Amino acid sequence: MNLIEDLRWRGLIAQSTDEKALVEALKKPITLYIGFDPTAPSLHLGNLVVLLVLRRFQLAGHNPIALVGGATGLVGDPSGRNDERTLNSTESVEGWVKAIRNQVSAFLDFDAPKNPAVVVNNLDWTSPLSAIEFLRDIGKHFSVNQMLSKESVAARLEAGGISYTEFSYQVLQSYDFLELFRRNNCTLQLGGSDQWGNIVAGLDLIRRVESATAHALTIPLLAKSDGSKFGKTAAGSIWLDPAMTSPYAFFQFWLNTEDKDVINFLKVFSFKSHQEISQLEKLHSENPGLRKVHRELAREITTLVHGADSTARVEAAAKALFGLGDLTELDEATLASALAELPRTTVSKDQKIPSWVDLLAATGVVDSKSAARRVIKDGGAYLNNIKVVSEEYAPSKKEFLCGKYAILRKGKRDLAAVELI
RNA sequence: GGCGGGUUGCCCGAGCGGCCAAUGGGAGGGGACUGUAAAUCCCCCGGCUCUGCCUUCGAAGGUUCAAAUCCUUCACCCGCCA
Repeated sequence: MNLIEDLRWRGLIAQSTDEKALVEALKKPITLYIGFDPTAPSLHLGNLVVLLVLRRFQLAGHNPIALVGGATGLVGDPSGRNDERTLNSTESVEGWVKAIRNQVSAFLDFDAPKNPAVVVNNLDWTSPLSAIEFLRDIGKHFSVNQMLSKESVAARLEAGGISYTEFSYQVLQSYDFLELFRRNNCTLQLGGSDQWGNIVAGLDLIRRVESATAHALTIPLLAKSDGSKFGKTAAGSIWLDPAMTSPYAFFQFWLNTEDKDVINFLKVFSFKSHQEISQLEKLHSENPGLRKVHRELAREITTLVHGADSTARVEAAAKALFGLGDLTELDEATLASALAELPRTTVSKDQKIPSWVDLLAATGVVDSKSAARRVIKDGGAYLNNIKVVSEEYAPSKKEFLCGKYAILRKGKRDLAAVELI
């Protein structure tokens, strides 16, 4: 099974240029790239899907380039948006470039003897360019008519407008592809399916300027089986940065995958072989309640993103906290490390212990004191696994496990810790 | 440039002087059932020093005992005419 067939089996192909030509080209190592614009301090799971496809290409012997859009990030991609972006400050974009460069690097192999990965920043070749050069050398190759017909632009014209800045985005991205073609002989660009228009614009530019053919491959935007957006929770996106989404929350996210999605996600995110996956699929259909596959998925992806140590800690924490056993039986070391993974708040020993409402709000398991009251009233607030229905209740020091920890729970699985210090 | 319609809570969308923190749906939260699933059913869903108070209905002013609802100006959107 060749790479393209594998990707198709995993549901990772949305659209491509002439597939026969692409398959033919892939028989020899080629150079390919994916761009990530710094629009936040971290990548999220949607980015991870695409990034892992780049990794699959590297594993198959191709030369991966990860482009961080220090330039394009300053401009803003109109794709998939129906309103104008607010420009981010150059300082924040600069900071995000650094962060994302680091993140991306963790998923690629820079020491591969034959096909080491490369990370580039498009600011390197766009910033020296003068406006006149840009207009004469690049802009001349673009037809506004075609630019207007691009889905991303057309949608915005329909929805109420687009600035010249965002309108120009596709030209910048095309130029990136051209530049990488020239510098690295890069002949394939990967991207999310919303990038198709931008990528194809790059192909056109390469054809016009270099009389050469390059390829495009897009990856579907991942959705859940019920059609809802993947990778979002009530709290927002799932980020790769452990400071933004804790490894514990990250692991839990995967563990809580719906049955219907679990195999699909395994195909998309894991590097397991087809045999392994079909075995797991069998296991899953025989007894979904065991959630072996969920666990396997959570374990693999958390390890991939946060490392084996982190995963082990987090899994142990979940086991301790969700175990059927009595929380009071946990020894202090286990308890401490489990709670280290949770959102927490501290209370000074010589301070009066705050009321139940205040404690819940302080940890952040609820958004406000009103929300805390609601949850308490609904019977969804637990202290050390015991339901507490009084808003005014102030836990006594005796109730702190091992004399220093209290475990707060909202609903079935939303946990937080209070530490007495 | 002229005329008309619109801008409501996370989203969609009612309300069109007091009974409005504002109908309904979706999303979200809690409970029951389960497997830390799904589906289903029930409840909740602006904030707070919570029998009350405060802030919300594009923005700013104004009328009124009282405005999301009326008036004025501004901004943006959508139609029709130039």
